[in-house]
Amino acid sequence: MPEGPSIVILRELTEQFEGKKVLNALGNAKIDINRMQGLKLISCRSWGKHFLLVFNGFFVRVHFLMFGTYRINERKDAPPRLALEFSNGELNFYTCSVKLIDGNVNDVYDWEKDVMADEWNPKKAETELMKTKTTKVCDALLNQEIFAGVGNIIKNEVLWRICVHPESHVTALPAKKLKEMIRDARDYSFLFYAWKKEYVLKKNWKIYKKGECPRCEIKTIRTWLGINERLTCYCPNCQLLYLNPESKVKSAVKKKAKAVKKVKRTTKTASL
DNA sequence: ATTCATGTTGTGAT
DNA sequence: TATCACAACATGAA
Repeated sequence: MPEGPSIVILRELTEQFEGKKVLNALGNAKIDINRMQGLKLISCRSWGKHFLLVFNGFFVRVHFLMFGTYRINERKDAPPRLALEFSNGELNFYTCSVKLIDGNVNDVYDWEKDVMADEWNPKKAETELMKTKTTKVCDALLNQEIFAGVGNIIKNEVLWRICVHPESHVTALPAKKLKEMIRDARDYSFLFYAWKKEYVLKKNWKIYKKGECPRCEIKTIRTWLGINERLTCYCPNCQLLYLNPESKVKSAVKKKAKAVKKVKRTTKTASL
């Protein structure tokens, strides 16, 4: 459920309730659920992985974390965290994080940071990325303050698509490659979105949880990298490691270890 | 049956 | 004060 594109799909599915009055609101969320009772739902929006129910003067933020789910016009056999009834149907959320936030969504969210938004601003992302020092690309892509909506699958797929090793330093990437990463974070998110809607997302994974690199036809690396040690899958052959000068010594050591393995380098074939 | 993963926040230790 | 590590949340696919 959780990555940005999935939330955009949810937003589309909830358009039917925009402008409708909340006839009943219930659930085990630790917010004042009664506040929504009888109010008109102004709009349903999304920002990154956040799903937003906008009311006059406040909004409710739903975050699905790892296991959150929803049902529209049907119910699960589990207590809803939040359930909203309208004249034309109902919206049910389960095992998610729910927050009620006073104020206007536009004062809280910077739409330019949402990779799926019309307002997405790649220049802003670039500026933020340039400010980093030793940040690895695997962490940068998951940073919601820069790439709101990008999740672990998108991270892995983007890095494979642009042939960048997940432990590369952001600031060691050639300018062109950095721009490519920023562009692909958005481009791939839209592919994810389209595939998800067609129920063919998994089928289209190229590296995430794949045993072999589709380009090099060699065994992939499956490991846990980055600040939060997230599952990271990559090809040790075609995904190049870019390191900051300070780390060049380290890099040489790694290279030597790798040379022993003597991986046959093949030419790039796929052009996605 | 057991393990682990599309994620983030809060808490308490350092 | 800031940073860090880890617990907590809790479902369902493999």
